Amino acid sequence: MVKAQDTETQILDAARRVFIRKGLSGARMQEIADEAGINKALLHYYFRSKEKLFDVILRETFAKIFPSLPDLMINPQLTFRESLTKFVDGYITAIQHNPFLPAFVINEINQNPDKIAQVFETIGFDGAKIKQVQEVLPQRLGLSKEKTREVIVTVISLCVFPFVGKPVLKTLLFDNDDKAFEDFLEERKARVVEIAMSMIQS
Amino acid sequence: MVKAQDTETQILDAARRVFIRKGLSGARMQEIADEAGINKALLHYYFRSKEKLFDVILRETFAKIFPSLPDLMINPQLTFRESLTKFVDGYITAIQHNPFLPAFVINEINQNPDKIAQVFETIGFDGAKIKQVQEVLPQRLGLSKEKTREVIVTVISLCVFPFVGKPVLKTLLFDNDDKAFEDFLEERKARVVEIAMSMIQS
DNA sequence: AATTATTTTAACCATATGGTTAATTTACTA
DNA sequence: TAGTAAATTAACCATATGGTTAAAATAATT
Repeated sequence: MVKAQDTETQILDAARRVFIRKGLSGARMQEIADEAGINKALLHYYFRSKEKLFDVILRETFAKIFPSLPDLMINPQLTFRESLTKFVDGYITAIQHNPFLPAFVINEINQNPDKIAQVFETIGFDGAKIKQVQEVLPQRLGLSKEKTREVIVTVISLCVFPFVGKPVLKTLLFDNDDKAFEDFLEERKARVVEIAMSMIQS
Repeated sequence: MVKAQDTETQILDAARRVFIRKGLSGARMQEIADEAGINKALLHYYFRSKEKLFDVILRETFAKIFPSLPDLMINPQLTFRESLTKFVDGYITAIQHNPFLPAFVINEINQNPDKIAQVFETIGFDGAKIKQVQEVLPQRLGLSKEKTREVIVTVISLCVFPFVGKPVLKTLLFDNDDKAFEDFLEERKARVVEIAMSMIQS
């Protein structure tokens, strides 16, 4: 029979897929068990409850998604344009490989905003680091704190929204042509950088 | 006792609140009944099933959210800048009054993309109208079909994302200060127009 | 090999949940 | 006002669901 380590990984892989596809309330422990190829009771043996298992996935997801922003943005080795290009490119590419992540995060975080604090702390994204970014970034951009926020919100909006709005956008603007939409996302990488840079110069 | 019309309205009001707050899978018929102040069986008396009731709310929500875009954008009485200003302002204001709508729509539509077609048809948002917008708008902007799409996606992204990303943005950039975030959204209205206009000129 | 600890499962359990039904109440009508 | 139709409810029902338990299978230890 399979080793423990493998079983745990199997469970996490299955849980990740199911939770991200269906969300916390939509996911079923039985479905996770089936997809992991194990008995439902084993889920509870490894992770005490649905909530506990979900929390593991949520933290893991946050850890994958969020740290890239500050780590990149305040790297003094690069010009800001280089940082931005790298971030936008890496971010959109990452989501392309995991297109359901944004909708998942948006939904669960709006459903339970109080979880943000603990989840952020778990991934080492504490008050200190947040403050650091809030201070270093305006300096790099030569902009006020307020203007800097506008740039950040703009960049993130432009990177993330197309994915969560995909079904609607595809219908309205792309005649449901998947290929056309993928091409659009690819071109967007450069476009987003331009839009953000133009905000900085003006 | 209350009149039938009122009961139906009571149910729809409650269903709207609960579904938009919790989503389809998170909502409970009992909760809707409680919030409407009636017996659970009455829900099934008026709307045969949870899905049916949900569909009514989803269509209604789409009808409220989507038609504004084409109706405004192709109005020949206004300059494009005026159309845009009116749209962005109206849109953000509308969401401010209903801040959970975007996350709700995003989640349900990603959960069940095949519903888009029927829902769009229900609200008179058919292929013809979509085609009309796709043709008229590029002319108004003097841009290619592709560039026009970029402008539209940008505008919608910038209007909608701050609301669905609010919990995270507030934590990362606004020190969880609600007032600061509301002020930001207010200023954004003008800002979004500027960003979009600058895309058109260049 | 015998014993002990760990992993896995089958069978349950309690409760939640969407939905139904038959009876009761209210509104309408002749 | 009696009688009929519509609205409303209390009590159920079947199933889904998260979770538990005791036994079986496997692995580790002596």
